Amino acid sequence: MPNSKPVTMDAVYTAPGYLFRRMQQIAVALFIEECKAFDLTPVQYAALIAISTHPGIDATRLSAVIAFDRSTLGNVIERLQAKAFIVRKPAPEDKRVKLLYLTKAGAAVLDQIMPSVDKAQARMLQPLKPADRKTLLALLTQLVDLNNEASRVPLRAEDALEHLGRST
Amino acid sequence: MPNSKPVTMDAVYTAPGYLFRRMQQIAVALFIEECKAFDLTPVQYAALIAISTHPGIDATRLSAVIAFDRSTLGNVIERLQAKAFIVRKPAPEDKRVKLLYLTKAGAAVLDQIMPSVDKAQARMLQPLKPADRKTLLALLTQLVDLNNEASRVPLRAEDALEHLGRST
DNA sequence: GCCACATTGTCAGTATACTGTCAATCAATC
DNA sequence: GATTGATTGACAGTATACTGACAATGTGGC
Repeated sequence: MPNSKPVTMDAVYTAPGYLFRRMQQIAVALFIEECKAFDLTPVQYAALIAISTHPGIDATRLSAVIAFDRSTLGNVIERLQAKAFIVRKPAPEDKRVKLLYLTKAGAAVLDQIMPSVDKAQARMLQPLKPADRKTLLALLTQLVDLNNEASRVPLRAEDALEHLGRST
Repeated sequence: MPNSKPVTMDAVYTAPGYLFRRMQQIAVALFIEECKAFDLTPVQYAALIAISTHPGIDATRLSAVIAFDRSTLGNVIERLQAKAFIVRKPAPEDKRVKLLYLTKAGAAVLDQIMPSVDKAQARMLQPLKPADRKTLLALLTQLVDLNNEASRVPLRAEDALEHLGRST
């Protein structure tokens, strides 16, 4: 049964989905602004961190660790490889998979970009009072976790990698 | 000065930017799931609402009202036109602009999709306790508003349209 | 050893997002 | 009324995101 109330822009402005979209755009804009010297996007940064933490991870498992789509990740990996931040080596025991490793340049950029990333992350929440930042972050963390299965690519953290016998 | 602490995935998982991205992806997934019968994306829905609220708006002002990039919006408008949900008429007094109007089909789909949109929006926050939903929404609204200028395409609500003399 | 099934990386197709550029047009000034 | 400058819509280029499909490969059951 369709509604018949007069439609106002509040139908958009107060919708959580709209607010999440706007906030994501703001977050990306701040990240790019703070990190433009390093030529890394937020997604590329997350992928680099994950490869640094899990050397020799393959693309499928990488997508599970950062909860990004596998298809999308293919292009991201290509770009990181083109910038010589990572290398891909064929897995000896499985001809399908290609293992990902940080290069020296990749490790260096990761080391150097950290302060800028931190600054960008801080700026996102800056307008709120410190107590409110904590509250928002806690609720958001909780919400993302509880909605994990609703996402197309649910997060499967380190646990999902155990059967590889390759970690740490 | 680069840091030297051991890098863990927490550098990603606890970053607000990462959480906003994840939540946005979850929000889109839920919207698409609930509204798949109507063949409308979240962005297309927001554009339709804005055109419904501001009949005869042009693309540039539409981008300001929903805070979406002007270039992106061009394609969105094309798709809405292809679905016959809107029409574009050349402005008589300015040969550059094309005015946007809802069609009957556009008005109908907007009327019918509302319950599904509401359901999707509700599902996003469902995992939280009711009090926490309110808190999160309030903080998020506040944060998006205070960060408005940090966004590449700041929101310029109805006020920005007054000089058109066309509103209401 | 073979066959059904799953997995991996890749690709094509669609839809946001943003940058930068451009021609057409309009407005404002002289 | 011609020039300057701004605005509008369009376009090309890059980077996420997701869907669905595919060949190559791996794994189990038999």
